[in-house]
Amino acid sequence: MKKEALSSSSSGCKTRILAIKDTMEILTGKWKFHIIGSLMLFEKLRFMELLREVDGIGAKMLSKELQDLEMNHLIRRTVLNTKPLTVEYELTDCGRTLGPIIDEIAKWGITYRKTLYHKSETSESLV
Amino acid sequence: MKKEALSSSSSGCKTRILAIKDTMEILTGKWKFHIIGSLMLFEKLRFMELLREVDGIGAKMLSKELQDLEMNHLIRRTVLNTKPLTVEYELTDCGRTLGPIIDEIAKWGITYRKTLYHKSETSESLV
DNA sequence: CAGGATCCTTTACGATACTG
DNA sequence: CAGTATCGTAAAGGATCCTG
Repeated sequence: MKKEALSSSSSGCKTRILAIKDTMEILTGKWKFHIIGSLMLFEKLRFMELLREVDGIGAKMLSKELQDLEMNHLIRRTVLNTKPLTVEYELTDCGRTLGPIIDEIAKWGITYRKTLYHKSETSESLV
Repeated sequence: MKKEALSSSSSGCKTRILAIKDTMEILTGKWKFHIIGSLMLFEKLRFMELLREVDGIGAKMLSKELQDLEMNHLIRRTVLNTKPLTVEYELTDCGRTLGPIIDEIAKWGITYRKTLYHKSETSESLV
């Protein structure tokens, strides 16, 4: 993968566009927002709990997404010395700063279903 | 792809999580937010302009993403009867309701670079 | 100019099994 | 329980050529 210093901004008005690109590079994939949203709601979750909570995800994907998020300092992974071992995941302070984004996305999702989805209910446009 | 009536909500507190899932299903991929962000800034853009604006995207992907967005009524495609023909893309009213999300994402991206990126500058964590 | 057709490579994602 | 290994499919992404 190429990487050009996380889009070194240029024309100023492009800063905004590049910021969007940066953010989305970190939050890429079907699952990241969903995982973060769950952790925002439940504070701490273990692997199996996340597996149930983030519905549809498989163990491999979850594992990989959690590693991505941890590398970007958005979540913290804590191994508890229990037997058999358990692991807790929680948002870091930085992860919590995603709150406003998650809020807007959730808000829009709710509205979208109400105002727009019925328009294409009979078509396949949302599939 | 399966589809279960766009996650018919259940326990109430899960509405929020499911709304996130719904939204992200419509806005999947690396490019959608980027495209919408560009259209939000420039009002109207032609295919070639988008190709330049959404940096890194190829013609095939752009074409496909634009179709997705149009199917979901987020953008409008207008063919102008010029010669050679030109096409304009712009946000619909519904597309414009994504404004707050885009704003938060852009805002976070700017902050993220300032506060967090330098922490992992020497590692590969963002690659 | 706006894109579709084709071909090919690389990730993303998923199901099943297996280990500390 | 918390994952990794392995295998396989489906999309993403790129290059080149082609058409209205």
